[in-house]
Amino acid sequence: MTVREQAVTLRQVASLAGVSRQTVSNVLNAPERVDPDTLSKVRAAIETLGYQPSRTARSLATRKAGLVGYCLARQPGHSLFMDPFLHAMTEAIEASGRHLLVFTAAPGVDGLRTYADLVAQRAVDAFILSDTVDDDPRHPWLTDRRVPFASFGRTWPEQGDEPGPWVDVDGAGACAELVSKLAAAGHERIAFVGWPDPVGAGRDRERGWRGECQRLGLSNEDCVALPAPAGSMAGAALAAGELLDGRRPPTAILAASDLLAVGVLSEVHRRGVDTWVTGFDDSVLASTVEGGLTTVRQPTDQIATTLVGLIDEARADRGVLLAGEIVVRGSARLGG
Amino acid sequence: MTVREQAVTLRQVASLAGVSRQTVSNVLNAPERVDPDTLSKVRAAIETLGYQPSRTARSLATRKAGLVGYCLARQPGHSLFMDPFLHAMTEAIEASGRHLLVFTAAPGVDGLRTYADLVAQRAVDAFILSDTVDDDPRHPWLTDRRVPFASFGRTWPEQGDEPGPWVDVDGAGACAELVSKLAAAGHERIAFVGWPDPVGAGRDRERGWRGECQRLGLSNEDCVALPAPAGSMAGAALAAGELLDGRRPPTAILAASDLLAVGVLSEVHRRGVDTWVTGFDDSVLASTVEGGLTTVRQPTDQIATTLVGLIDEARADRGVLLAGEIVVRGSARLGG
DNA sequence: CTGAAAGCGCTTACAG
DNA sequence: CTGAAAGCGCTTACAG
Repeated sequence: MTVREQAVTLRQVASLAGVSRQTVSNVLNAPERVDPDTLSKVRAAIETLGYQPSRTARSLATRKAGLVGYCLARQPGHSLFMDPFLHAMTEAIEASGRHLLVFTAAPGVDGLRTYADLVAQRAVDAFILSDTVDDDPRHPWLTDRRVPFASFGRTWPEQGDEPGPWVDVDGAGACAELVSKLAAAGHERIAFVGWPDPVGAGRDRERGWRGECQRLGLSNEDCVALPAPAGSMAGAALAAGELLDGRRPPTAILAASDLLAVGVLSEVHRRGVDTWVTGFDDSVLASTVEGGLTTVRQPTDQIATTLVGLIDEARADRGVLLAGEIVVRGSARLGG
Repeated sequence: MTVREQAVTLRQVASLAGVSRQTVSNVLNAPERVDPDTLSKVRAAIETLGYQPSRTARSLATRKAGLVGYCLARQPGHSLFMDPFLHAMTEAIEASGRHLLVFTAAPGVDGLRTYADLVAQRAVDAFILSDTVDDDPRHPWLTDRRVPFASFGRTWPEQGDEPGPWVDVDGAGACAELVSKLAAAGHERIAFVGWPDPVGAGRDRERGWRGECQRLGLSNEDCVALPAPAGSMAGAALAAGELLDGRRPPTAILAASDLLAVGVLSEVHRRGVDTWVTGFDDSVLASTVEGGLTTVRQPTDQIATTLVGLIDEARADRGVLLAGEIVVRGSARLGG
């Protein structure tokens, strides 16, 4: 184990400045109630020594870890959106004077054990939740124990309200808007390729698509939804093939994610048809694809800062729905 | 601020078990030197109370934060590989009884400030470094201050040895192997598409490609390297176009990353030629691309556990070079 | 405005 | 094998 030089402590600052340790602490935590002269004297000492209070000592005294926990989900491909989100989340937490502690946990109820340990050890003050699932067990568990948290994504409970504060992007709204613009561009047969057994967000997006198709009076036969087997790109290509083989092939296909959209697009390219395709997330894939993928950007920074704000509020019943932003590229040349 | 129920402390365990607090501490930290009867008595108390020691209190006493710092780089697309790496890293750190604290920092020398703060506040015991650049300032800075760290990636110093322990994947070796297999499959004109102003890893990969081409006696004119403008997919497609427009177009193209490979591949598809293409990283993109992308998998878990091991060792002069694994898919049907 | 006292919840030698 | 003492480096009321 490497030897580290002794760190500077409050005691040394006090002795250098010729004041008590308590006064140094006041300079740090309540400068308004210390004499201006003392203040500058102490601050000079802090400066020369390069003093910074020990996080752990402070934590022990204040009973706040200064850390927020965030569980990394293991979902390949999925990282496409979550990595930028994590970055934004980290910055937002830092802006609040805390740091983010990341951890891994088993999926579902088993994973609660990890949350319980973190709470029991007082390793974190709160949690940020993402990758929420329907009736996610974490939310009520944390609420019951009065552990502060904020969720990115709703849990779509069978009954009752969302258990705890949440932020989400209005997937239904964004997909409805896509349909509306597609229709304005002359499309009448608009299909949807989603996940098999769609989770909350997937269902929400599909709901928005279907709702707008109906509102516009498009025929049900012309607006069909198909799941992409395995939720994979290849699966999406298969689904697209099936749609295009139909008697009334769609002229536009909404995909529930960029990854699925790329699968759909590859099938469209293969056939050389002019079907318009849209994705969701504005991940690297969207700019990666030949011609570019029209997609929905999630306001990452805004999501992150809103989440951090919700953590610190007493009210556990707040939910914030943010709008997604349609980003137009080559795969669907949507107008204003 | 939400009210949290009072956590269980060592004191309560001691009183329930009818022993001193010190003995409870011994049960936790040196069970071998406590009487078996006392042991089970105390353990029973721990069990009933669901006691877990406070991380901060323990940290203060042991002078170890129990946290390892890791800086999230902001590089779009790049997340393709780094997200799985972060997950593996988190698990490896957890296996060692610590947690990962993630943070953001300005690039280059300015970012050192953030490292300095974390050290001054004793918020972390060590750092894991990634996204290393040539002559990365962080490594010597940490070494000088005797802050333990381990680096994923070399810093390729102008002179002297690597400053501090590192783990890296042998990019040169993997690319040489690709060339060798390509040649065995009959290819004689093997080009390379890399980054403009390649960083250490990019140069390393290119070096491996060139070395093997020369070793096999392939003509220099047939083995040309071209940078992808902007390091983008579109840039890679341009570079591929230029290569294919040459008088002696390559029959195989190595790309320095999956992202570049996808760009190359799109151009190859567009022209309908049968040029073989390989990537690097085995990211989601590799399975995303039509037909699949032949690429090099980095042994993520092994990298992570090796890094954690290096953190805890006193010797600062160790380096570990791991082999990449060639994953064959449709874009280059390489044999055994 | 400033300092002496107590305490946050542990661990680390050190007596017994 | 077990416990009393001291200490980790802060903050929080509370006197003065």
